[in-house]
Amino acid sequence: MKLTKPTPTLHDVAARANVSTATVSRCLNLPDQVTRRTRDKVMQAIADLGYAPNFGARAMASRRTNTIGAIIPTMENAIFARGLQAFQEELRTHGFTMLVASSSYRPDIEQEQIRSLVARGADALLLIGHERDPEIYRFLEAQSIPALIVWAYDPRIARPSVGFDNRAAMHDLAKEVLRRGHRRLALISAPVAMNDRARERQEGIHDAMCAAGLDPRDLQLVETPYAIENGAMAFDALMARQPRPTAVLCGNDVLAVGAMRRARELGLRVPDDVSITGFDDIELAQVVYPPLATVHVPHREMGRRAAQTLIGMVHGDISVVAVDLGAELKLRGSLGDVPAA
Amino acid sequence: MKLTKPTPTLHDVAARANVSTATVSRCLNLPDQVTRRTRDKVMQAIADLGYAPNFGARAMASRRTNTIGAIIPTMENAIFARGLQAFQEELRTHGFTMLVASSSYRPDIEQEQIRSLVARGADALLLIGHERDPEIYRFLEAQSIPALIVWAYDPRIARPSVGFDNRAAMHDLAKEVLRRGHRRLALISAPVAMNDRARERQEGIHDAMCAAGLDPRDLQLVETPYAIENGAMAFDALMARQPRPTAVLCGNDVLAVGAMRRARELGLRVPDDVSITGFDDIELAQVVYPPLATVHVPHREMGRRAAQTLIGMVHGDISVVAVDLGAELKLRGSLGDVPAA
DNA sequence: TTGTATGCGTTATCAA
DNA sequence: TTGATAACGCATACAA
Repeated sequence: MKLTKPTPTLHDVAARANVSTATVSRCLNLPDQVTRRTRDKVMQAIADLGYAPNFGARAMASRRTNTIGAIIPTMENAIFARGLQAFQEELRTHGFTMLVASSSYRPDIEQEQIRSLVARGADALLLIGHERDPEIYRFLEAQSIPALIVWAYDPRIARPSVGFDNRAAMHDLAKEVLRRGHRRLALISAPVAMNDRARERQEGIHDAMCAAGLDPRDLQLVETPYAIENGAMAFDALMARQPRPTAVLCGNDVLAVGAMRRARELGLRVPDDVSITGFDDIELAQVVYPPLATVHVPHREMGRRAAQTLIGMVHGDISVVAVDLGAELKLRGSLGDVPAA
Repeated sequence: MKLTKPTPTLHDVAARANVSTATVSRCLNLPDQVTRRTRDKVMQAIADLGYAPNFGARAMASRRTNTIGAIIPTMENAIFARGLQAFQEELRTHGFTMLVASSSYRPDIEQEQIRSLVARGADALLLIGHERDPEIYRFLEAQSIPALIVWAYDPRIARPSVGFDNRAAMHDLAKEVLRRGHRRLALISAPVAMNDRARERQEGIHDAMCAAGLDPRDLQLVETPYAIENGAMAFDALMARQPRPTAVLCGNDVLAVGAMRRARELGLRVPDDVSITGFDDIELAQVVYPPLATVHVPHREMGRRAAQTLIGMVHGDISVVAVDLGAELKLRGSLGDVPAA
């Protein structure tokens, strides 16, 4: 039978160092308000006991946590990884800690995670995209937890955000595809329900088609969750249709890479037989051959700016609005001219 | 000037519902010990106020959190993503929550995060690999926080773990490479300092070389952090050496994919001119062409088992030891016979 | 079934 | 410079 040795508390440290708990607390938080001698004694006791302050108690007493929560749709692929890394680094330099959770693209789980992070004392939240149950925004309002939206830019929405215009970016890409002579376009998209980024990207293509005198309803569409294998299967489905699209635009690089793999397996040459494009410009885009034409998202810049903005908001900055970082076309080998009929 | 509206507490809810705080607490934790009528009243008040229980206070009062922390070396690539996903899912089904942190492969940051997660009330910890400052293990011991190691199997180490034998797996792969006639081997490895997985993989190659009558010192070695670009640069360096290796083994798939990209850029055919292998079998491995020969790591199984084991440990199960899940060779197109001289 | 009262580990105010 | 002590928000043993 094992006696569970209780984890040491401030009180234990104080006892061992023959000082009051207040002094121990000061050693940790305001070290120069305490004598060198006492401090050494206390630090030694802390080391001996392997003491670590209880975060919950500290948060409760001091009423802040210096913690910012981030909820991303997925960790399974690298889409959000780079931006999150930059976010965390910037946070660290300002003495803040990041708490991450992933929602698997499920609104119900995201809501649960938001509540969980708030309950854990997050001083503020980073969220992807605007669209979610209004009740969540009311909740955050009621808790007075500042929230910042990234990966989207929509000046019509009066909510702090740092991102880029998904619709405009995809519009630019589609325009280039059309300029290359393609007329039969297809889109492999993430499910658009509760995903404003996916929907806006789709609308961007519609815009370009309209501008070129095409009927947006002729866009061949497959919706499927972000995963390489799904991209492959969707590509299969599209290639089985008549007439075959000559350009397959994808909602992100992960789907596009799946499409490219399947193209190779089907014996189709990219871009000679069919062009394929992505969105995001993650590392994957340059690992495949030919390299993937895509839209470059300013991952790191977005992460850094988000951290700075959020810290400002925690400190009461109320002047925050929507910031557009822009996204830039990366034209690479996977996009070519329309094949001769 | 903005009046900061205080976030609602149990007390506020109780007041609004005309009940005691104890009743509100019961509604949340033991719903069937309370009348339907009272419960409705309370729930309404909770909804009206947007109340969320304070995690820290709850943890302090109840002395448990149902939270398990996980610290992974990186989120930048997908190496740990799949396993972590499975880990989280399994945890969820048992009512536990996961807290993730990433250490950027830096021992000092990992240590900081271990303390941070413990301070946040993690009931237990998931860690990658055995090797770290012994002081950390003493700290966890002092705090009586159970820790489980994954991604490694070493029966000589008396510490709970769920993993596989990195050395044996890499040995098997190297043996196959040698069987194919290769004699000039190279290894692109992650830095082995404080990384037992990387070191064991390297030793696995040594083992195979010795068994084949080769001198392990002839293994051409480049150490570089896990990143696609680094794999490419390391490959460059290796191809510049005389004599050139005919097989480049890589410490993981990320490095291998970088090497493959550079091979193509150098005009080298894989595997006709040079063979390349990876380790981990992440999705990336089948996105490149030719598909990457690698070692399949049981990501999901490891994640699931880790969750179950850790929950057992939280509940006081003391019988946990080292579990070997095995890892399996995936021979694919990037590995071929040695080119004719 | 509901309410009262106490303690959880820390910070911060106020005295000493 | 240090020490008592009152919050902080919640769970729970006990009383009603």
